[in-house]
Amino acid sequence: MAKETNAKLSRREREIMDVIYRAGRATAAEVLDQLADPPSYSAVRALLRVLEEKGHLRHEEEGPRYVFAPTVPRARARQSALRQILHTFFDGSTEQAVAALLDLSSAKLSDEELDRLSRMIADARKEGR
Amino acid sequence: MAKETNAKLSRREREIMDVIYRAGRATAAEVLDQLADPPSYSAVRALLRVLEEKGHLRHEEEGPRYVFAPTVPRARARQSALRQILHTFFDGSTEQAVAALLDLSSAKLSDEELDRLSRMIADARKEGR
DNA sequence: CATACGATGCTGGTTTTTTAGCATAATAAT
DNA sequence: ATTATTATGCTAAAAAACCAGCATCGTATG
Repeated sequence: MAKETNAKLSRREREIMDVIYRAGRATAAEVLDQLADPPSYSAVRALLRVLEEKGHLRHEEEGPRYVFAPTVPRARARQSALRQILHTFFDGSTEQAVAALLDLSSAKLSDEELDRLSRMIADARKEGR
Repeated sequence: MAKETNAKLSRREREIMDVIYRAGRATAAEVLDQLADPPSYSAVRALLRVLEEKGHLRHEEEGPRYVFAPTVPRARARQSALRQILHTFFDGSTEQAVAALLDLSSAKLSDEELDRLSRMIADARKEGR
């Protein structure tokens, strides 16, 4: 059986996990710094401890301070996140989801990126066979 | 200024909003039915009331019962959700996100869907000019 | 009519979350 | 060496979330 990562996160805990996923790894001070609506430094540390107890974070001691990192790899966490959104907002339809993504940012996509996307789709097709 | 939808949702509140976004609209009983780890019927109703107070839901009276629906349209809510994920897990890169989506479900995509996706990308390209 | 059913309104209490404060250890600087 | 700085460990308590129960009202059914 896989290692337990008690999945139920409170709001603050979720916020903190998001910060750490963005940063890759972070100290308590860095987390505090990235929080939009920051509580006290102590509060952040308390939550980091809780998240570690729950199995979502681990820490390494780096000189005098703790650097926290997710136990669940980013790639895995984002798969879960995508699946969740797919289910809640897109009726499970990847096509709709991709459409929404393109719509969200079509202006910002370079021709090179669009080319690469085309190629990805072509490859997906080959694999399907 | 836009209407206030106090954004801070607790875990249960988030769960309930997800259920309602999936369903489009739902009664208290239906929400209860869809919850994985269901509390009492009363608890669900209490939360629905809170969500309405916070401005995330509105209700219509349908005969004797209330039918709840999101105040923020699904299309808008899912944009926010995508943006959030994009920022947290993909460093804002649409390309990476699409890649992950395809990877997640390439097996399940029909050729027709892949064709439509190709066309979407081609269209995005034209618009860009 | 009356009574069973299924809905809502409301209220109080328990549990969880969130928070700050204080004591202590290590590091760096004067 | 002393002192300032910046960590962590721990604890208690305020705040928020969560939940269940009871009263009430309307509708339908016998």
